[in-house]
Amino acid sequence: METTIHDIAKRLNISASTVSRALNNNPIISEATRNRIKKTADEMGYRPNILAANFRTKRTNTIGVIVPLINRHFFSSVVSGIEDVAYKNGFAVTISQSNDNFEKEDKIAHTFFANRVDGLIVSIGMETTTFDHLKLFSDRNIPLVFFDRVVDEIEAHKIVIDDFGGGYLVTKHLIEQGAKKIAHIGGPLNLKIYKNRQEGYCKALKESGIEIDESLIINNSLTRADGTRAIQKLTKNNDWPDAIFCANDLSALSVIIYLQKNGIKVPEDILVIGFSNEPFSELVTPSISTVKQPGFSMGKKAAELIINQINNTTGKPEFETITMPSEIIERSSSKRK
Amino acid sequence: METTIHDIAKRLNISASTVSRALNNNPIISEATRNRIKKTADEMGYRPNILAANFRTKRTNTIGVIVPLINRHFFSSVVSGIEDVAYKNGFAVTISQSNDNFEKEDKIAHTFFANRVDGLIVSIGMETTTFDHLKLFSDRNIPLVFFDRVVDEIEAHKIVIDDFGGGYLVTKHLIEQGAKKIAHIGGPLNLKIYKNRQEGYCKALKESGIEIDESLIINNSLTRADGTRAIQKLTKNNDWPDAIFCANDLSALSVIIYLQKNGIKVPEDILVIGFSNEPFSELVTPSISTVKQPGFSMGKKAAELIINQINNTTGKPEFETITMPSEIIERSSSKRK
DNA sequence: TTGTATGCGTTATCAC
DNA sequence: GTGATAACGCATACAA
Repeated sequence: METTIHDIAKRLNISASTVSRALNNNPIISEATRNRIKKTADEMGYRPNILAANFRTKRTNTIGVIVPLINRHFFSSVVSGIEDVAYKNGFAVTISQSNDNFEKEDKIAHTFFANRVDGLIVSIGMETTTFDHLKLFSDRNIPLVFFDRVVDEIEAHKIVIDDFGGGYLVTKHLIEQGAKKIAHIGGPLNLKIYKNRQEGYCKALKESGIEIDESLIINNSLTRADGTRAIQKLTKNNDWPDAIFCANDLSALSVIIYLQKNGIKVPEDILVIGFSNEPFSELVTPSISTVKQPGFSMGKKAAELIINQINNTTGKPEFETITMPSEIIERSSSKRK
Repeated sequence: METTIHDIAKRLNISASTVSRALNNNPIISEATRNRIKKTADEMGYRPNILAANFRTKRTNTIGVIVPLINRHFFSSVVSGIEDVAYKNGFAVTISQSNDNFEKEDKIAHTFFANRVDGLIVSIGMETTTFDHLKLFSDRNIPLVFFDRVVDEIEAHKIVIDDFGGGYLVTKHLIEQGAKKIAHIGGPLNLKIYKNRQEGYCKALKESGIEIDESLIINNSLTRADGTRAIQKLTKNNDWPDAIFCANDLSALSVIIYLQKNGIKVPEDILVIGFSNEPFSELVTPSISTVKQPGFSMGKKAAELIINQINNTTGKPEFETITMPSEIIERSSSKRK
């Protein structure tokens, strides 16, 4: 049998409410009695029944996090940043991965909602084009923060990186290296990050007077298989591009592997650049140029925003969209020797 | 205001208990009334208050998972396996990472305990040498399943791979490739997995009549920096090993990078082999030979075991230790041409 | 500063 | 099959 505040109260001949207040450090209780109570609580091995407290207060001190893949360096960095801030502020964090699958994302969101998380931090999956499962939260003013893959249709705090700037810089860099015919393997355009990266690419081309060639742009889900299919398509008619900007590192890798297998040298024959700075991009040969995203900082910021929102229930917050700088990392795969 | 079972009851002029039973598919309720109740529950937008139900039943339908690092391919595979089975069985999964930090692990365990997870699946951190935070669970018969990094001192289901066999096979393989002076960079020996890998290494050496040279064995935390330090130490006195068995892929990688920087060729001059089959091990040059661990299956099995335990409260279960086969993957880094 | 009384929404025990 | 009632452990409005 677990000891309750009533047991402690009985032992000390005081009321349960005093015990409750003392244990919650309510300043209205005198220090003397508070200490007395805490001491006997300790002695009796008291452990608060959080389930009861949560039920009573309708709060869980829990932040839900939905990410597409826990296994991607960028996302796990964000998660670490969130955890860092959350734990310091007395919040637990519960993480689930959608696997870029809409059904799973929907299910997780409903589970989190049913379990009354105090707030939700989310980066949506590639298949996500409807948002009822997220409006569940915003409609009831449950704090909601988006990062990276955000949703325009919902008002909330949003934390993104400068994808447009990243795409622009990367393409500019390829042009500076002498590339004239630059292909782009992009992600699904329902996700704004990929749209922005692509628009940055287009802007850089236009600025340099290079016409945009739609046949050089392929949008897919950026898996390894997708990357291979894309490069096959791009090189089909022997009208080869001289550089490829891939919207993530994984497809950049698969492109490089495919090219190498077919006797084409990177970067000598074709320049390649990725996005996100996955750890492997530094390790492979050639090392892959890419764009660095400040995942850990984004996570910290996301947690700060949501905790503020949870604690300040007074009035609607002014939602802000925070854009973090992205930074190009020039490695071997994009540099003419 | 959320609608409750009482609201539904009032609307239908029946009792709340009937509503409760109907919504929980209690077979004692006639199908007619059940349907009637479910229909109006739908109409009224009823959402069960899980917090109240959890409080009442002392169950949360939640499984806690503690892993050292969410970011390691092996661990995230296990997590995916756990989620797969858990969701299918109506359990939510809440994941936290210890970062191989004891304090954090301790805190997470206490948080999970306080939040009354129905069961805990855990792989302990490198610093973990005391287990009170886990006995919290076993002492109160809260289902507990260890995987990979298990704890001998606590009786529970355990799922491991054949680390001994892996270490043995790997070393054997190096010997077959002609290695005579084989170093070992191992993990902390308080973790049985590393002890077993090391013992497999020793067994293979002995079998081949090679004497064990303590100066060729270095134990550390297997980070990238540790790997570099270890190889520096091993090559200090110009008395070089001709092969190195690293207890994980990351230290194998840092060893290879260090050697390459110093003009020593892998595998021509020194053979290197890792452990765990991290994705990058296939991608780097030379590709790293390693040992494959069936993470996803382990996760599924762990979830199955814990769910069985949660549902069968009758009597103490017979705890089993399941050993999954490990499989050597021969790539370039360990093969004499 | 402390005590009393009440209720959160559900499930479980009993009675009918 | 269904209903009345109590209880889970805590936090809080109100009274003292």
